Amino acid sequence: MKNNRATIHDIAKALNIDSSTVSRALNNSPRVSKKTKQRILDKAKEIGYQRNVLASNLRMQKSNSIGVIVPRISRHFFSSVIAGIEEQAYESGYNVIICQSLEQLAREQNITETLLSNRVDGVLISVSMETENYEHLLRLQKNGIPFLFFDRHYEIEGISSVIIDDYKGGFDATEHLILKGCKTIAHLSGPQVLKIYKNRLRGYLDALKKHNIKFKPELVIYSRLMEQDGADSAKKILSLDVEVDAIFAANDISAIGAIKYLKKKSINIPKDVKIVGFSNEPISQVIEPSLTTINQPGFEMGKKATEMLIEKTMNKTSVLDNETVVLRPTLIERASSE
Amino acid sequence: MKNNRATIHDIAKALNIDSSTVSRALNNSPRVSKKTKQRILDKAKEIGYQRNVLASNLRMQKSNSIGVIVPRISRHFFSSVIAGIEEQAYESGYNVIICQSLEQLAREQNITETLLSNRVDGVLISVSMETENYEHLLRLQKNGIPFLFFDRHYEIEGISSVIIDDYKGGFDATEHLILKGCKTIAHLSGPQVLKIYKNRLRGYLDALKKHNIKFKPELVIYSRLMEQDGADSAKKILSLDVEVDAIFAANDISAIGAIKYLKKKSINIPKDVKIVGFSNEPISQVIEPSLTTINQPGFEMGKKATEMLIEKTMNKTSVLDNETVVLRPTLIERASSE
DNA sequence: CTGTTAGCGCATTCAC
DNA sequence: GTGAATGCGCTAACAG
Repeated sequence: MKNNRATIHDIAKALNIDSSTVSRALNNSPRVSKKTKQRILDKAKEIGYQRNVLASNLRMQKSNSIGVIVPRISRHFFSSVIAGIEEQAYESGYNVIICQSLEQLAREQNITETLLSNRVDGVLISVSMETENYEHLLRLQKNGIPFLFFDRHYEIEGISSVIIDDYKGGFDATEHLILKGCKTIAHLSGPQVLKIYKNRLRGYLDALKKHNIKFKPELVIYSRLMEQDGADSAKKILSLDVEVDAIFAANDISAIGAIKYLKKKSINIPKDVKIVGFSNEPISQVIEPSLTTINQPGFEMGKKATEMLIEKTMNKTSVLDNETVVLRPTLIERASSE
Repeated sequence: MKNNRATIHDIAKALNIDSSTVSRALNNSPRVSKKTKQRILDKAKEIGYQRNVLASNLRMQKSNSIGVIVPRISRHFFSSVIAGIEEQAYESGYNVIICQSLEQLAREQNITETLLSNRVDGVLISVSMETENYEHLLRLQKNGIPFLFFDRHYEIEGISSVIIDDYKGGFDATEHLILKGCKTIAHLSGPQVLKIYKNRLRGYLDALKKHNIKFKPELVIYSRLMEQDGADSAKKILSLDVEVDAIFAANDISAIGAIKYLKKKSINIPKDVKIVGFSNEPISQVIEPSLTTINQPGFEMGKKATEMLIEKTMNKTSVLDNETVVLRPTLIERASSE
């Protein structure tokens, strides 16, 4: 099939004017008379003209799209963030290219190159659990492509982030359990290279300290927080000498794994063990009617991050800022079903 | 910041050869000697060359990307499909542009135009609930852009689809409830313009017929199947003269809405009312340990659809096929917690 | 095997 | 206000 789509030349020829005038008119330049502008617009509609964004992009040296790198799309938190990103980008006329690292550093590096080649105007990223160095991200910076972290971030000079107040979330979750009367609270934590897990752990520790509960290192179990890890951690917890009466899980997936395991062992949740997980809607709402969760505002995060990125893209002057926006998680307590 | 990225001309100049040779080498053409190819590759790496995909795209008249239109990314079913799409596209070197219709026809039309302007090589779409005509989709076809339905589809001559066997799902769900001893089974259905809801309803009806249960029209409640609709439907069900002992919900969100409402009314699930919903992991796994669900293979659907689309894009000859791939849903019964 | 030439479609500078 | 000319960076005939 031939590519016979109309170009600005076609409409110029039909009107006996130059294509440059057509181009100007289509871009609503003030330097075209109202009359010709109207003629051009009419003709364009008549012959079904459509701007060739590819050509425009080449000429403008920008793709009018932003790249998004997330560990995994099907994680509800990330898909919520993406929904927010898409919403904001759509309003500003940007396309969004979504990529998944699948928690693999190699893939993340690969994706970064692809996005570079595609001349995206900016990148939003939540790093993989494997990501321990960020040279590939600095390559973006070197090429003048602004990027922004959301959720899982590093502190890099000159790079902004939109994050959740993880410390507060960890603190609130733990204190909530303490106020419920729990004494021995285990914590499922993630790779400590990621600030989010470090901060949630800090919150946990400080809440214990505030309430004069002695910290027992064996109660903190580190893993990659996949569902199986949650189950494994629950198993490990059961094998401890001390009797654990609550768990604070640093994400929802591991909480689910733990819950399933405990249920299989006929351990009553939340009667015997209370659980709080970082999570967001709708899983957390229904997983356990009585399950308290630390809700992460994913959609808002996506919108905010995109807004900041686009502003940066437009307004290249302020590239070297270092703004960290902290969104507040909320503790959501469900009606107990006991 | 200037755009000083290296081009093929830069590396041609440095090596005193022509840029076309460089282009060929970079595309691994067999018509370049091994030696020069190596020299070029080395030089390219040395000066940090990166193909300008924008220029390449313009020249090739294709964007090397496929557009995806879904009602809403944050719905787990769709994010699973997208994960599958992304996976397959990534392997084939395609980019994926994700767009959400948010169940609005106007937005869907708008998106279609954008994708057209972006010269995507193909489109995968699951239509919105509002979509009653598909002229905008035919525009794709007219412009030689192949598209493919997944899940929510229409039957259009020459257009392929990848769908779930909804009839079977509806039948299995209903029969399952009947075999559990339920006599009065309500059904939450969606807009009948969508085949998927029609087919699920047909399955429901046929299962009733097979087991000699008289169909009561008032037991089928039509809505847009949002969470609130589920709650409203549950309320309506409770107000009926007949006593309903089971619900078959045509999607998971409405099932959740119904469950929440019933719980608030202290109605025991699944003891008093049994519920089966079309759904997929992980919500369905945990929402009610005893809840049976009709599992939809989202990831596989995404992979399959993308595979078919890409094949179509490559192999333009067979554009006018009309292949419908039907994936089988599985009924997943959880251990009862009664 | 390599060079020459000629665009892809658009936006912009410079004339007038 | 409009036209002419130029090039973004790459690829693909066509020669040799």
